Parts: sequence; C-alpha cells; structure tokens
Amino acid sequence: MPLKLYNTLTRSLEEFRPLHPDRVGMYGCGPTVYQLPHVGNYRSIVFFDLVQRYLRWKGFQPKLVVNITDVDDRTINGAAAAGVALGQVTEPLADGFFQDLGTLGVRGADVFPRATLHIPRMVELIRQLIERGHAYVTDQGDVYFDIGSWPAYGKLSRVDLSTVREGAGLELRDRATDEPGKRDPRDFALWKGAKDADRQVGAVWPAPWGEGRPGWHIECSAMSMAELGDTLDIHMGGEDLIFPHHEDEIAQSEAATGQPFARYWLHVKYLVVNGEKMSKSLGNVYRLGDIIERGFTPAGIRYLLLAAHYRKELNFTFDGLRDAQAAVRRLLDFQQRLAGTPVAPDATVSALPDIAARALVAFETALDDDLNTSAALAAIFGFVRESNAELDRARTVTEPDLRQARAALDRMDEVFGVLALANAAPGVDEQFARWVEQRLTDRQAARLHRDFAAADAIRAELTAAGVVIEDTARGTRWKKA
RNA sequence: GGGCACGUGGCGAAGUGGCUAACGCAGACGCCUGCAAAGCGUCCAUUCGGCGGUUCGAAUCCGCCCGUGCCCUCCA
Repeated sequence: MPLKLYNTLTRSLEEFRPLHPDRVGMYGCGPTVYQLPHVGNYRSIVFFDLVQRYLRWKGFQPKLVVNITDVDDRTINGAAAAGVALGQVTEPLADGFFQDLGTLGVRGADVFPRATLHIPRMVELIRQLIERGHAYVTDQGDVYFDIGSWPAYGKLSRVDLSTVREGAGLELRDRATDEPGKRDPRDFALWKGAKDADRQVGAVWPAPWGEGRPGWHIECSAMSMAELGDTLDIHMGGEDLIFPHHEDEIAQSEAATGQPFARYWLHVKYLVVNGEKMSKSLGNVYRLGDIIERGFTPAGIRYLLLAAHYRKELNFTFDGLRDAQAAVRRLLDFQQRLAGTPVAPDATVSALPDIAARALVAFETALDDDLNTSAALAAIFGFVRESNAELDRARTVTEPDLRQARAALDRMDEVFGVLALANAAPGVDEQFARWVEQRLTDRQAARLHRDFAAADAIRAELTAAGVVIEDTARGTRWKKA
C-alpha cells in the first residue's frame, strides 16, 4: 500500500516515492537554542519522529537530520546580555533539548548538526551564489540573496510580495533602512558582517568577503545538503516556516546547486493552548519540565501530541492531557492482559489472529493516508476492544494465537512509541512493591476466611497509597493509579 | 489591509457528496465480581459555528456572516 503525503509545494496529496529506491533523506527544522523549547516545538519534533518511524515501518531506510541553530540574532543577544560566550548560552540549552527528546521517547534523529560546526559549508554556498550572480556583498560586509535574479522565488508559499502593504509594508521600510546596501527589500541576508556584539560573544567567522556570521536561512541549506546531498526527499517544519524560511532555503539552495532542493515539504500546524495562541503575555507557554512537574507522564504527552492529525490545529489542555493518560492506561491494561493470559495447548483456535490481521491493515491504511494518526489510533482501540471480547470469551488461547496478538500490538506501537515510553517509566521502588505484595497476601488470607471487612480495609489502605488492585482468575494484580 | 487554513456530542478528535457521523476520555445502565477494579454489552450528536444556495442527495461543494489560528522578512 503506498504512502501518500500532503506536499505543501503542490498543495496536494502525493504518493511518496523516494529519490533513491530505499534510502530516504529527511530534514526537520530543529530548535534555536536561545530558550528552552515548549510543547509547540515538541509537536514538530514528535512529528518528525513519527514520520521517521513510519517510513522505517514501511521498509524504507530513512536518515533524519534535525539541526540545532546555535547562532542567530537571539542567541547572540542572549549571550551578549549575559556577558558570556555564545556557547555558554547555547550548549546548556541544547543539552536540555536532548534530555527532553529522551523524555518524550523521540528516538533521536540520525544526526543533529550544529550550525556553528558547519560554517565553512555555509561560506562555500554563499561563495557559489555570489559567483553565479545570485548574491551580492554590501559596503557593510553583509551578503544578500538577490531575489530579482531568481524568478522561481515564491513557489512554495505562493506569496506575492508585491501585494504586501499596510502594517507589513511599514515594517518592511523600517528594515530596509536597518539594512543599508540592500538593493531590494525582498532580498534576504546570507551573511552578516561582524558587529560589536558578535565579536563580544565570539560569533565571528572568516569569509572571503569579510568576517561575520551566517544568516539563519543558509544554515539549514548547508546542513541539510552536507548530510543528505543536494536533493533531499522530505523537508519538514512548523507551518510558520513556510515563508520566508523555507522559501529562502529553496531559492538559495537551488540557485547554488542547480538541483531541486527538497521533493516533499511537510508542515505541522500550530498547537494552541486552551484554544488560544501560546504566548508569554498569556502565560501559557509550557515547557516539558513544567508539565512533568504537574504530575503528567511523558507517555500521556506523547500520546496527546500524536492523537491529532498533524495538519490540524491541536488544542493542548491539561484536561486533554488527563484524558490522554487515561487512554494510554487502557492500552497498558490491555498489554498487561495479553502478557498475563494463560496459554493452553488444547485451547480452541481463537479469532485473535484474524482480529490482529485486520487491525494491522486498518492501521497501515490510516497512516498511509497522510499520516492519519487519529484513524490509526482508532484501529488500535478497535483491536483492543475486539481482543478483549475474544479473551473474555475464550479464557485460554493457544500460544501462537496469543503471540500474534502481542506482535500486532508491539508492531503498532513501533510507530507511536507510546507503550514503549510508558513501560520505560521508572518503576516503583522495591521496598514499596514488597509492602504492597505483603498487604495483598494479607488481604487474600482475609478473603479466604470470607472476612471481607478486613479485606476491604486493606484495599482502602492500598488505595490511599495510590495502588489500584484487580482480582483476576489467576490472582490479584496491582498497579499505580 | 492582503493571503492561507480551521470551526463536528460534556471534552479531545476522525470523516470532505450517498451505509445507522470513527475512536478516546467523561457520564448512565446492565453482565461479571463477596464488593470493587479491569473487561464486555447497551446508551450518550435526527446532527456537524450561523444563514442562504447548488444537488435526487451535503458535516462534506458555493456565497455571505460570526469566531479562532498561521503568514505578510529570522516565530515549531
């Protein structure tokens, strides 16, 4: 079954065919490390992870590159304000980012290039653009891309820059005076001549036309092409990056290499909080640490971020997070049930293999349709419900049947990674577990004597300790609430 | 001001011309259970922001209105 993706470039659903038969070059615009990322950022990152996982699931060999922008206006300003070197601001933030990725079960891109380590490649690209007449150097030592020299400009965003006016126009004029030597207000910076603040924080690199530092857009072009070649298969990012960032990437890359830059452009819609945009003034910018501190689980957060289709706005709320965790709980309960179901060689053949097979087809069909994660989750829950019903009916099943059910669940979680993440959560400590087991033994003894008052007292005690118990035909199970 | 999206039950969220509008959470009732929990079953939108229009038929297409989000030069 072919995978179809919505390509922003053509504004249509297209069958995905990689340039090279199996290998897939993917690039996702990663964080600028000037502050800790927030849930909005993670929606994008988790989406990159999803795409990579699914491509692998489908048998492709994806190579995912996610950049770390560690030099730009904001990082430099941050370092200058603190009076420290650039790296002293960016490195701790990058570390924090990687730590969060682990928390969210993001497998990790294959490469996380840092902009500051790819400056020579950027200089080389700019040199080519100047040579080919697509860029020019100003008296201030800045280098701009000459949009007039590139008629194809605007093919991704379809923005007609000549119609821009009013508020936007005013800003444009202000910027033009801010950037002397710029021939056309639409031209964008490839290189910025060194300024005092840059020197102060050590953000200065040599170039044939004078020292300075790269512009933002060129960073992504250089890093993606360095890792994936002149033409990559999939380029991803937040919807806000379509213009001008990705537009500029296309222009400068294609003008420099003469090759198509990226074949499929995927853009993730924004996440809103309580239906409102996330902003500092509203005080609703949540970082991962904030959410975990409120007692929410990484698996719940990951589930919530993946539960909505990536091209639809996602409403992030704490109520929604609670619901997501309940959904994860249901999946975990089912997984545990599968793990604990007794097998019997003489059990009659069950419907489990058939249920599993149908679920996998529905699952793949959903994801093939432009990564419809909501529909894929529906397939998983359908599998859970039908399997539960079958297990209620059968009581015992054959080992092969059970194995197929477990395999199907694992296979589907390879894409979502939610169960794996939930199971990776730090377990309860040994001593606590021993105490719980002891109390359960006591309760069981009371139950055998039909002393239900005593049994219920122990259960109440456990409930107060945050333990939920389940009596099954094979004994009592317990779990943390 | 211009451009692009979106608005589905209490909440979240699929579905984009035609079976009884997925799925999850919450809620109600029932089965199971000593009682619970878990699970299962049934129920929970005659209706898809509002008003018109096209069509044999629309949540799905068109128009207007209301609301929200993104972009209009360094914001995922």
